[in-house]
Amino acid sequence: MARIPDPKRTLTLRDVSEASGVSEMTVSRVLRSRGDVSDTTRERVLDAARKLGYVPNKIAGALASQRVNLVGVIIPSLSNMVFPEVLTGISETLEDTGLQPVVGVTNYSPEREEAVLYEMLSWRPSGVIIAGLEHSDASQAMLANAGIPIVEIMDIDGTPVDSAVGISHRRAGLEMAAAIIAAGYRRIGFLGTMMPHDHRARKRLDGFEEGLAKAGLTLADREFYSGGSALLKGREMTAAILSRTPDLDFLYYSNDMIGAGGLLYCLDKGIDIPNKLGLAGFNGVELLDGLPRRLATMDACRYEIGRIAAEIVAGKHREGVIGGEVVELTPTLEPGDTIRRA
Amino acid sequence: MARIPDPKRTLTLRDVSEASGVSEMTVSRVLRSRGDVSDTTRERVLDAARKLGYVPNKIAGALASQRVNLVGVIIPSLSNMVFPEVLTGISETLEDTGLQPVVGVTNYSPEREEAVLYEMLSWRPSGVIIAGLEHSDASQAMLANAGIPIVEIMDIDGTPVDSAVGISHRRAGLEMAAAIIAAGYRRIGFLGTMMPHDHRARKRLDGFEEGLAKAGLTLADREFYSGGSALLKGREMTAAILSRTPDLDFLYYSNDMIGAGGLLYCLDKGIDIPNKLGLAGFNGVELLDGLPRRLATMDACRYEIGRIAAEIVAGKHREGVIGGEVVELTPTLEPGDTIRRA
DNA sequence: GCCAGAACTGTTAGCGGTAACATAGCCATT
DNA sequence: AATGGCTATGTTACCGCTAACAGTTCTGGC
Repeated sequence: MARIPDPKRTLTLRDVSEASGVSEMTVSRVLRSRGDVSDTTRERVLDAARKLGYVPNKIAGALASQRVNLVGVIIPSLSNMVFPEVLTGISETLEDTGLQPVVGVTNYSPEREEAVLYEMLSWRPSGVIIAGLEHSDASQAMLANAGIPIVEIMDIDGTPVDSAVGISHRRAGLEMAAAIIAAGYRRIGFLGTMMPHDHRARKRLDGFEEGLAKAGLTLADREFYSGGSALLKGREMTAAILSRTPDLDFLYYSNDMIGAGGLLYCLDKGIDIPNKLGLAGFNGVELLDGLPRRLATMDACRYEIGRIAAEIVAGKHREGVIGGEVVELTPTLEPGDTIRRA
Repeated sequence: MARIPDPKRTLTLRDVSEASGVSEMTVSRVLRSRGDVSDTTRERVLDAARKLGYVPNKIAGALASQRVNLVGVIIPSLSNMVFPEVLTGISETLEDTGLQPVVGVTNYSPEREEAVLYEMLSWRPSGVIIAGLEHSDASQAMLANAGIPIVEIMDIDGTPVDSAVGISHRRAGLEMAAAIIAAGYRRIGFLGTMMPHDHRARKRLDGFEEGLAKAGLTLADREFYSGGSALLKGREMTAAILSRTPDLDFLYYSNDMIGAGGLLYCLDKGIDIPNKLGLAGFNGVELLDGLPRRLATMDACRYEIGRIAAEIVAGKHREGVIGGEVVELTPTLEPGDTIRRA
């Protein structure tokens, strides 16, 4: 009596319905635990479904119910530790909402972002979480007209389409400058990425220079890179900037990875850290814990950003709020061992 | 005459059809570039679509056409550099096939894997790429009955459901043992993760011990960890194993990250690497380039694995093959500076 | 001028589910 | 016995789009 499923055709509700002798609607109800179904029927249906190896077709379900349990998450990169942690926050929070994150990566390209966003919206997700506030006009329009919750994350220096959760990178740069100056450093160099579309890094640098200006200082030198192993690049850039401008007494790196490379380089060369030369990075990556000295950094509240963004999309945050909301998180300076203590 | 789209209702083909004065079918043809449409009509339709900000509904499209341009990719983790590189290989290869990867993460949990797989299959993807050969019975059954190309990646020590692309981790361990013994080391310790479900790490260790046994040796000591910053754990474990068994002359780490931590620790302590103590890791992560010394490692062909897996799913690989195929890649030993040279 | 065939556009019938609304059976009330 | 209110199940009409087929007009060849 046991029916071996035909391997050629994929199963539908009808197959389960026939195998269990009830209507498709009842099967649907059982599989979604919705509505009243008698225990005996439920058992029979579940049995049949299991036996056949039935997997519901969410495409049909979504079309019929006009509900999709997907949340689009659009980020620039996966390779730099920072976004995986945001994703963790999102996933954990979404876990018990029935929502499912779907990730798209843009590689810091506005065109890719537009394409990824278009593709995602064409699946009619319940919400979108997207990194940054800067998007192409077309992307901006799509976000505004999507008719679903949109949360722009990481950054709040700008005008969000709907909601935003993040930190002020301008302010992060500003505060780092203040801390460095307070510690007595004066000849300060900057080392960063050469990515025209990394707006957050740019804003940090802007804020940093503004902070220096307040004290009547300007950047003594700067060095940019693109591509390659960040740790190695950190070494090379540090060597380059120090040979060009030997009297620098502080190096501000746009991220922890190149900062770590710089730190290793300086230790190799026997440079007196933090007395002769101070160092700082940005992000607070876990990696730093294993370094010979703790690099000064500022954490970007990545996990928290993911958590709150997911809450907003899931409608769990501030029930009352109608329109978009902006949540500003405040990063804390972790002085580590590479800035002179007051 | 310009119609502002009603922000409450989402647009359908019918809206574009009405705005451009042609049938829905013609609009559909224009937007998919399928079939013959006159230039003037095409222009009018595209214009209307753009003006309205229409985004096609792939849910409806997929249901009607029974075609979904999605490939499910199931991996255990995003946080350890190794899978992002596989994803890069997959994405780049899929780019010009019209297929789109959708990533699911299992955190090395078979239950999560089962849930993620079920969820993915319910969207009826065109194929599935999944890490590892070990799955729960239910997952195994789902994969076997899905009726789509399945590619199991990273590992080939076992029996694939359909196709497989990867390296032999057993052999990787075996060869590393041979190289270490050939370099004259005899008191060998192992440091690894305490993850019962990381089958590939286990197979490497099995192979490694087998290699030692061939030379009449056994592991002199071993140390396991779980959770936390891998770099820091590498330091701590190294300190622990060396204080417990001070006469070790080689440490084999199950991954590069803890290996790097160990290397930094040894350099801190002024231990003579590679003469008094040799070190080796596994994976060939880019990170290592920036370390003071290059850690010996074995690359896992991650990018290549992603590329080939994607080709198989896309049907671009070995046109003639009917059933599943197994592609074995061979990792190469990179001796770096932490193994004595012959 | 007629016809085959291409080029273009429209019509119809689903794809596999679910919302919304029947319907049927059963029990406790009145 | 009739009424009402459950619970348990079935029926019908779509969701938004596309495959398949059915026109219709436009070509060019003879």
